[in-house]
Amino acid sequence: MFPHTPHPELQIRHSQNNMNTLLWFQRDLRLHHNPSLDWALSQSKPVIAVYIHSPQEDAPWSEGAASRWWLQQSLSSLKKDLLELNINLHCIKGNSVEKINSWVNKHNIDSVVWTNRVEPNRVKCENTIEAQLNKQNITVKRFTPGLLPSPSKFLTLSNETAYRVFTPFYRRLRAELNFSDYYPKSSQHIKNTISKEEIKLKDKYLISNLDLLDTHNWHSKLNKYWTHGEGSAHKMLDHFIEDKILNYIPDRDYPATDATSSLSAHLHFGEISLQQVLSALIPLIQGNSINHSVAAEGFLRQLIWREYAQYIMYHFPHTALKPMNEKYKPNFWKDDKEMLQKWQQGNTGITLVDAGMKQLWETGSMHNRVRMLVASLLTKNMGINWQHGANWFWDTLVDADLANNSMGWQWVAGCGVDAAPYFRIFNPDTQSKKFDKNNAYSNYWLQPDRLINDEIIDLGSSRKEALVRYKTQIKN
DNA sequence: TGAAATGTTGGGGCG
DNA sequence: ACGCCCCAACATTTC
Repeated sequence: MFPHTPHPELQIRHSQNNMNTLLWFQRDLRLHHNPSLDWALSQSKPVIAVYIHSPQEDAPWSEGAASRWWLQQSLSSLKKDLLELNINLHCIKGNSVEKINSWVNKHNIDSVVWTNRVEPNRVKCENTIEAQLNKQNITVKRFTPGLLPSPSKFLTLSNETAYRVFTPFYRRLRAELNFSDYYPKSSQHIKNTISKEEIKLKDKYLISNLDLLDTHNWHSKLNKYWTHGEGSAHKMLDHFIEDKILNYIPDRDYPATDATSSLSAHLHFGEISLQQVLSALIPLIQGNSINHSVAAEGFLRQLIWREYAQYIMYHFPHTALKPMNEKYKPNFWKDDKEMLQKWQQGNTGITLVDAGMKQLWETGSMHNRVRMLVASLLTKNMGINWQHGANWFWDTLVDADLANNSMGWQWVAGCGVDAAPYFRIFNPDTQSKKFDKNNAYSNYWLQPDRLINDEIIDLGSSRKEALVRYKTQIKN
């Protein structure tokens, strides 16, 4: 090296003067165990944080009404929490490809970090952004969320293709989980140094600019059912681990009980990470109580279903809009708008189905067993395209998640990965007798003076018709 | 993570 | 005592 050439590292340091790191929040709306945040703060440069709401890019899967309501609350919570670290969260509405590019150029940014998503539109945008940034010699750092190091590298051992069946996927992932990794409930952070840029930016990019809330105020009733943000997510988890998990296995199928974790929306928005939940389960799995360990394993298996849905969405992006099994063309399904509407409004006359649809409308959520049976009624008995059901759930569920939604609906409709066999058709009356014996759930969600309409569909004959339809389809 | 149809078994009533 | 029928309870098969 020539004596007067500065050491390369010094050169870099020098060029970093006045430069900032852009931290792009997506579905990781938390401070603790957030690798992107940790990385950003470790760069010894001021951090500029953004959230970008991109309904156009995400179409037709831009967030539904219930989801936007949750997002609004979750962002306020994050924004407040971030202030403790001297980080302002700037909320921007627009296409992420353009916005990242313009922010990088306007605000002296030389590195960008984010946590990946798996939705096809998002993957496309993220890859475009990365390519653009690489061209401009901007450092790009991306993290993969969840328990899998990388979905692209997790393939079947026999022929190195993506797992299409849950159980082998589950066994492998479960076996490879490293219980000595610990993901802290709370992380120690160094505080951000506020950049000169922040003065220009201050208070211009408010959450309200995102226009997340519908003007007709449907969402206001949701307030009484949910709390948001990282703190709430951990409270829910603690409550589940301490008070509920022992009843999880025996009670989780009974919709009148409060036996499930209710973490789905928190997990979807990344208010809490899957690894943090795993960390809370590990002591139970490894402890002396067989009951605790069985319960924790059972719950973990359900969490791995989430991971599997993400994995499938990554490997088979077309499943957001088309069935995994492409035999099921649009013309396989019936087009019955009237039936669809009665289903949506909970006016089928079938008690447990109507109760579920009311719970959904009222709270933005529905017990999982009831989700399965209302979906079975729509797709199998009514023969209506699963996508109509998926759209309705997408707009009304606070935990709407493209990967889980697409997989779940196709599973029930019998056209997805590892799908329920075509002949598995739920009888909502039988399900009611089994899982809501005393009608505690139905009575809770249905008005006592509700006119008991006749059931709009004959369960027996529609079942038989569905069997014929599917059987014919499989032959062809 | 289903339901219905069909098959099997065994106990009890009864001629 | 025996055979017969009925039927509940459970098991297996089928869609």
